[in-house]
Amino acid sequence: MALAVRTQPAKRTESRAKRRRQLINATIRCIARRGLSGTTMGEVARVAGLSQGIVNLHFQSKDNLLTETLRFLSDEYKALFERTLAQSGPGAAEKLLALMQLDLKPSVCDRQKLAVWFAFWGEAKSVPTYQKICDAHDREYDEVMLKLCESIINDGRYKGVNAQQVVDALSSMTDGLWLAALIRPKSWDRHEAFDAVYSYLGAVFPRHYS
Amino acid sequence: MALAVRTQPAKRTESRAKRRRQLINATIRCIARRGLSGTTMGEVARVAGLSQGIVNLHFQSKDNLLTETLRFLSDEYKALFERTLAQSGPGAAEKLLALMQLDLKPSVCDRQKLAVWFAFWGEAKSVPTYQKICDAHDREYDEVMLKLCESIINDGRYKGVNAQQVVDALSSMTDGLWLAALIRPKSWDRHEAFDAVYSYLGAVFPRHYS
DNA sequence: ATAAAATGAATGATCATTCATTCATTTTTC
DNA sequence: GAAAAATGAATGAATGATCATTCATTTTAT
Repeated sequence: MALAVRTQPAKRTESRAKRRRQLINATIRCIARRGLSGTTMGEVARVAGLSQGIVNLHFQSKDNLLTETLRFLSDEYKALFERTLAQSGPGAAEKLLALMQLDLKPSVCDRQKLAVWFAFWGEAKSVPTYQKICDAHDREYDEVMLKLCESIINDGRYKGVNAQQVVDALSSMTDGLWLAALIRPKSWDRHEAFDAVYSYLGAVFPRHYS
Repeated sequence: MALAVRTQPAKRTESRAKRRRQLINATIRCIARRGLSGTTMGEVARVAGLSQGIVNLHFQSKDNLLTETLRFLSDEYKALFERTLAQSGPGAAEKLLALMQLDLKPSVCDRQKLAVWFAFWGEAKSVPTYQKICDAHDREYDEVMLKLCESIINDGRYKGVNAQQVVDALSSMTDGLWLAALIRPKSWDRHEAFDAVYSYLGAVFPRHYS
């Protein structure tokens, strides 16, 4: 990932939306590289190839830039999530599996992207806005997962299987696998991670996953 | 959690070890409250009820203070882990369960403490020292878990159960449950978290957990 | 008296924000 | 169509606040 590589002179002015997007992308890159502590407005500007003033022009403050960056991440994920649901097979089991696969997909479970997620989670307790955005994000995700699990339980007549528990276990597992990918990149393996998730699905819903 | 409440005048001088410990505790409190970005040497000194200079005297630099703080957390957890192993029943299944319970125990799975763990994880990619400490920590934990799982698999003659997979699933699950406790404190429930873990154990090792 | 712990102000660096100025584009006037 | 005026994007230096580190001095323990 080369920072601030510019192969040709950029247009000096650009639409507001494009500029904001450019600055958010630069922010993501800076956070991924330097963490939240090391992310400065100066560095965001440098990575974006723009001036420091324009960051403030578009986002008013550093706090707002970071908040908007987190919102962007959340919205981006949401779009992927919805597309995954729309494009997967019609059954609840297929959709659930597709969502698990989404979380471990190279473009989502990418170490740069994970570093950014964890950077915001790391500040969630001290910055209530981040916590709210993350909470809302999780909640949406979980509701869909819950419906899918309930559907599978009904379909497969699984007794003693609690849908909420399965959702808690699955979503925790993927978050934890993300952490492992971040902390232990050398020993982490995408397929093994998927196998761990799949083996859970197989254990809980043997008639749907085996 | 009252910061810097002093009910009586502290001794002006104190042993080196006690001072360092005091400063590390103050650091943990600051990180829990303000995050890593908001943790300053000035605030650590204030919370410890000491001068700014003494923080540098004992730790040389902010970076070193934070690194030592992470090491302290890791060592503290390790001591608890070993004590839990020593005090649990003799069987692998009992020990594994005890370790799962340790992770969800109020004194360990405490939102202040979690905030600090996540703060360091959030900077793991940008601060290689943090990553190394966390990686080593995880590795030790996982080795013990692996042996316990292998033992249970042998004892219960579980076919098609892969010990490494179970370890990956369990440790990810607890990390993810920690994240949920941090992001969603209002809806998070310790017993439900444990139930999710226990149901996984029951699904994978039905002859040992039910 | 000496050595070590501890203080807290000074220091220089860094940072987020501001703002005077420049630049590019659009609109208006002729 | 061309030139001038208006508008808004963009620049980057200035500014004041904040911060980590340093160090001269004070305090404490032996």
